[in-house]
Amino acid sequence: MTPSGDPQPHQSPEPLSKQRLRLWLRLLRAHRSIENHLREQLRLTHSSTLPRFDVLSALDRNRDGLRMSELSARLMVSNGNVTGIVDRLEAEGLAQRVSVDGDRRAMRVRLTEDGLARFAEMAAEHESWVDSMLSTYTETELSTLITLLARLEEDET
Amino acid sequence: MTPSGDPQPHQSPEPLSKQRLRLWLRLLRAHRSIENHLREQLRLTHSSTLPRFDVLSALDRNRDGLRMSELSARLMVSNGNVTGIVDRLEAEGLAQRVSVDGDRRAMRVRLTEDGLARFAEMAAEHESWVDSMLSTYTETELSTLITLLARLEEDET
DNA sequence: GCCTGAAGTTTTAGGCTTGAAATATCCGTC
DNA sequence: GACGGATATTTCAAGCCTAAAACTTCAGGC
Repeated sequence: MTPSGDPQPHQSPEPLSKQRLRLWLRLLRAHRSIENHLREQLRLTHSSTLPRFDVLSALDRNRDGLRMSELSARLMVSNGNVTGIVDRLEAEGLAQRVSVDGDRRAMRVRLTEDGLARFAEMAAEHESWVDSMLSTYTETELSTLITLLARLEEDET
Repeated sequence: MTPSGDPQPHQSPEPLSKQRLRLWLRLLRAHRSIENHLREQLRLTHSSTLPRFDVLSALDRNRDGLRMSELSARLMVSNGNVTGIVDRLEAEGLAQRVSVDGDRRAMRVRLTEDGLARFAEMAAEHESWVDSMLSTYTETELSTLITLLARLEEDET
């Protein structure tokens, strides 16, 4: 597999870019594997979806509500996307839109009482699913991974 | 933030499960950030999409073709999903379905000449985009991340 | 007050994705 | 060689997602 007769033995036989590509593929597969499992659990035990859970989670961390645009920025998805998910959460009675005084363009989205309770149930199970899927790592390894992955966000322009 | 007056100082003040949850969130954000950027580049420079690229990539690594079900397993997506993407790739002339002799249920998907050439162009740029997005890591850090993330796949039941 | 560009949100068209149902074929058993 | 369960793929309905266009409102400059 490795090209034979490397003329410069002090250099890695494999360029860094290949290694970076490999990391991206690993990241992709790790993400997909975990996400698929969480999606299934959420569907089976709560008849819900990951995007809805993500929105509820953001709202739970911001009890006084978030604007639509803040929501889409936090979740790193498009504005139009959030519109649809919040529509469904409102239809389910888990979230509500309230107008922002001083700016009639904007909307603040908040959890309802039901949404708060419902999310608490889901979040507890969600945490245990993640817990068991990532149980292979020691505390040190977790720290390493978190620190290294965090660097990707710092670098953002 | 940390609960004050920890009665058992030998224990970590934060349960491992919280740390695991944090890792999952980091992974999620890292993935989304990279994916969003790749999607944009692919759209702007090749008028294509990530799912199509992923299928082409799998086919490029398997020149004699893959069955629909092998394709969906490799990409970790549903069967029905692959059907639609391959439909579009066929319409674009980049892939083709050929029948498998000995089994009239199955289909083998292959790259066309055009698909092969087209993918080669895309792949070169794709690699350079990934290269620059992951340039923050040293060779050692890359190895660490790859090794640790690979463990998630080994553990799969 | 009125214009003009910017900001917040929704709408739209098209593609991606899933889970479940439908189709077609295979294969072992009788 | 007919039956019946398993396998490979497609179809379907519903939801997710994006980029771009459309709408509404805001904020300054005149």
